[in-house]
Amino acid sequence: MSQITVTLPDGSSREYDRGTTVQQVADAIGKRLGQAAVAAKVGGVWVDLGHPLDRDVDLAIVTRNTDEGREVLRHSTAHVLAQAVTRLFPGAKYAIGPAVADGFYYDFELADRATFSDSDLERIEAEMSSIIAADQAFVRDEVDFDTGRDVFADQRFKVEIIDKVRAGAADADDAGEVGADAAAVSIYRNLDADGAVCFTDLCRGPHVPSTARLGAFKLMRVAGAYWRGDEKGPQLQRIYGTAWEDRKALEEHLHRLEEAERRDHRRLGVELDLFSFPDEIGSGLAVFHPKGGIIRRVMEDYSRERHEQAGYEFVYSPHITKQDLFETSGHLDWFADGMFPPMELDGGTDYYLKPMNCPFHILIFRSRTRSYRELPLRMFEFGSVYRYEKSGVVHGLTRVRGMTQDDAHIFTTKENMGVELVSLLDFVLSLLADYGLTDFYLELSTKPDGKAVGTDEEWAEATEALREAALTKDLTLVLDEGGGAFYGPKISVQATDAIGRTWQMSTIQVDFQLPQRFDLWYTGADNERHRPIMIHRALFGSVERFFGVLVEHYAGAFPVWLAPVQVSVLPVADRHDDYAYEVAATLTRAGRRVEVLDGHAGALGARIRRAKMEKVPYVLVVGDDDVEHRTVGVNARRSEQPERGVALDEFATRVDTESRTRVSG
RNA sequence: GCCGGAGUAGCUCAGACGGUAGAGCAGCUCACUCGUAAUGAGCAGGCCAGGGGUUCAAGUCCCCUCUCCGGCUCCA
Repeated sequence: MSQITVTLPDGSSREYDRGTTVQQVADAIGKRLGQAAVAAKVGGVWVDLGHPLDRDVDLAIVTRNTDEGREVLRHSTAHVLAQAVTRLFPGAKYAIGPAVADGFYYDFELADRATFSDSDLERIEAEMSSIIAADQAFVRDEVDFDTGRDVFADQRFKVEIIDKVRAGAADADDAGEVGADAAAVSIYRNLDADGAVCFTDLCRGPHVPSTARLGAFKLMRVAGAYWRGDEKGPQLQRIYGTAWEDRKALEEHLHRLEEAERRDHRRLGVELDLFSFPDEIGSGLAVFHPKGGIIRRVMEDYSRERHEQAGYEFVYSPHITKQDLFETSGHLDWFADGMFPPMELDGGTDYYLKPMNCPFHILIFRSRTRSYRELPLRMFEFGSVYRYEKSGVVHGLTRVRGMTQDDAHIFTTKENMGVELVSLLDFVLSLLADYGLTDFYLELSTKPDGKAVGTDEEWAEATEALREAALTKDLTLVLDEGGGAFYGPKISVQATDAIGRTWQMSTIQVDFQLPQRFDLWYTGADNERHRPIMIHRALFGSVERFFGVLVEHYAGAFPVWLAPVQVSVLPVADRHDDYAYEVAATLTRAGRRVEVLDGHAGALGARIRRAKMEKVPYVLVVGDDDVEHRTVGVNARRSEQPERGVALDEFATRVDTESRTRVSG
């Protein structure tokens, strides 16, 4: 028998008999590797562990405790889920079941339009456990299209996928199931100990060799989902689960979820008394309470300051306007679904709540003739807009029906557009960093399919200008095909928060359309009329969303400059009250936000606890020694150990510096 | 908008079978005067989301609406 050479990722190579399987190689390298293996890559191509090696190859064995290994575990666990559901729910059709971040899901259509309820999850989990205990083998096979159709004769979704692949119309989802370039479809069967087929799925693989090799899993929730994501298509029942290499990793994941829940801005909003959504007002419409109001005001004040320095001029516009304005702008043609219905006034004139600020700023531009000398003209407004979001999408402060955008429109010459975009991106990233967000990537959204105004050439030019600006930054740029607004492409800045979630923050859009629709022009140096272009941009996106993101990013523990209460002063006993109020007055004069918690709020320990729970950055305890020496005891939020005997002046200076430099955390 | 779940005191939650609502924390009062994460006692607090129905009787059962939660679709 001839030998083949297997080269491993570390560059070492080994000789094996031709026909040796990947599993055998793994076992030969080490017993533990053999057990930890879930799949492998041969020359970069995924294979199962049972794959025989018939020539010299580069081999990477994928183990269960890596991202790729977990993906295999999750995908294989999804198959077990589907098998369990088909066992428990006769007639169930299974659609697709991929691995996703941290887990997997599988979509089903149940007989008689039945639905899953939460209590079904336990039964299904138990069934899955018994399947795993039965140690079923995963066995790959390739069949031609007609055979595939026969195999899945009673599975309409699988048949649809096969037909689509055959017609060469497979999209990414289908490719995940069968491999887009396959002349045949690949299927996986689960076989029990007797070799009987328990379950068959259309699937590209790879999979673990048998269910015994799966790790720890948990079904998380049931949800509705549309077949192929089409809201006009059939609605399927989706089950989400999570799966990990072992029980410990699963527990850690569940713990992380609890952590995320603890910093949920909706929860902290109540606990810290920042904002609320009274039912009496309506869904998606927030009120900010005094403490949230302080944070918001400080956020906005600093933004104004920075905008002023960056050459923006401040404008104001009303919340409602006559219909004609949004007809000219195109909003009623393209954005009507997102607008509140009109109110009829003045004997038949329809007025609309504004969903965007741009037409108003345009009218300001057009209020008189403009010279090239005025450009770029940057108009800024904290503009409140109202959008009729569908009832199911409203979500805390991050998706609301009434919001305030830190909106600006830059009117500039086409020639200057590139320069302006680059400096704008610098401005955006620098401002976000001051609020504590420093981890970004960029997304470029292009012309939406069918829902856009303007020619392809104009779109291409605008898109290219954005791309070029984006490329000057040392950041990842991802493409969002068809994700632009109806009037132009956009770059959005996606920020990653303290626990790794990404949020869409700033958007920058180039617009050739609205200047045309409103017939904007300026007089050039050549004394001719020229069309300006517009850049729409919002840095926070919406103040509400940005607020919500910051709450979660800081887990409610705002840095000093944003904290609603920066310092709590706690007199040890009644006889220290006068001094405590004097300390508070001194700090207040120095610009601090201070509260005094005296004996009415309970014993000293209880008051400290209370201030800590409210995440106040500095708790000052003052007693006899402090009165005598004009000092304070400093219990900083970030430190374990309180300091005693700090001079009041010194403390005031320290906090003032921290506040002015906007130290994060 | 669609699928699933839920709405009881400011917050977190109890309330088998239908018999008319309870706790902890927060709040208020009093006592305590305390040196770094919960002093004690007392008081007050609810149209059980809203509306309709079944019933002698509804927080509990049925229907509708609203709101929230988890997803899908959409999006700042």
